[in-house]
Amino acid sequence: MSRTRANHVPIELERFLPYRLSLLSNRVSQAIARDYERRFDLSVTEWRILAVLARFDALSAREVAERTAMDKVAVSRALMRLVGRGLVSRRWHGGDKRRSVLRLSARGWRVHDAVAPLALQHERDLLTRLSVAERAALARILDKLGAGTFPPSERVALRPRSPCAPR
Amino acid sequence: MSRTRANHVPIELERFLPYRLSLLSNRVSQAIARDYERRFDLSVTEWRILAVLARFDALSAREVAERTAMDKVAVSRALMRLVGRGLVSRRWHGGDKRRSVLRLSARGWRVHDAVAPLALQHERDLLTRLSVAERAALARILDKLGAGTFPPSERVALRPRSPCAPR
DNA sequence: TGCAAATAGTTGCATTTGAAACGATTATAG
DNA sequence: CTATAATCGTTTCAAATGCAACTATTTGCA
Repeated sequence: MSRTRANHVPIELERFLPYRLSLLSNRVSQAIARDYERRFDLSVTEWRILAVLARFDALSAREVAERTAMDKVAVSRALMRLVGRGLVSRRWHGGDKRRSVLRLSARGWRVHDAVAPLALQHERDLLTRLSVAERAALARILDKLGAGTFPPSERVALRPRSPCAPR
Repeated sequence: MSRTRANHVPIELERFLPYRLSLLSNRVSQAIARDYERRFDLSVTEWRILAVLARFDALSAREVAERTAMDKVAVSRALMRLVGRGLVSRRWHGGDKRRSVLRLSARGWRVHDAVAPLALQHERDLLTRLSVAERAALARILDKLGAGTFPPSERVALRPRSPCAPR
């Protein structure tokens, strides 16, 4: 009602969880990304695709989008670059000509193997600021906050698999 | 070396902290943003500016950018809309004609007072998934991970203030 | 004082991003 | 079997974003 600030309850942005998460996430991601963007000419999107293809072989573009929680358009465009640079090989599924079958090429593996330790080191650097108990708490908290809102399909098949090769 | 996947150690993206933070942050922010974007035609950037002006009166555009950790260009453009819609009043500092003096207008306060409870409710919904101990741990963890990388100027003056009015 | 450097805010431009639409293919209902 | 709907990946186009350049003003130093 009143125009004087005393009568309002302003949000304390710096304590507001969504805001803090956003800050932390951006800062952490960018710190790591700067490294491999310069040294390997990889965007965050592209690196995530490499990472998920290193873990799960022969995914389709849609599956990559699901597992990385990225837009299918972003995935399509990133794949165009990755395939063009020869880091990812793309075939088409014999039984369903709509689906692509994506794999890391030898060059893709080399880039992955160079970037992965770098990314993991960054993560370790972060986590060393926390006590062992806090690290465990963080993992549990992320589980609790992360599960439930995520697309249910994501929960079903998180194991590596060797799907039928394109015939 | 080898081309077979057995000889590599793929990153487990779904356990990788920067990735998980990114997912969680995006999901949380978007969930809240959808609400007030539709109902009040406010972008995240614009809402953050309203929030920080509700908390700290008569900031300059640069100070808003600092406190929201956003780009000064983004702030400038968001302010153009907010001032245009009459949610924020902009004067110029008497002693320094470069600086703007930004305040929430009566309309701006009304929008803030409508959005703030909505945002806080979303935060509460999130936090109810956690135990009391976990909530405390999360706050501590965010403090530890957040401090240190942040611009040091940010640490000095986080208390509300009543700066000298434009003369 | 006078002039170079610094600061506040805006604008221009090129890149990135996302939503809807699209063509091609496959699944499903009748 | 046919037609309708659903799926996969790409394209298109408009909006958001970020960087550098720019104007106007102020600061600092010789």
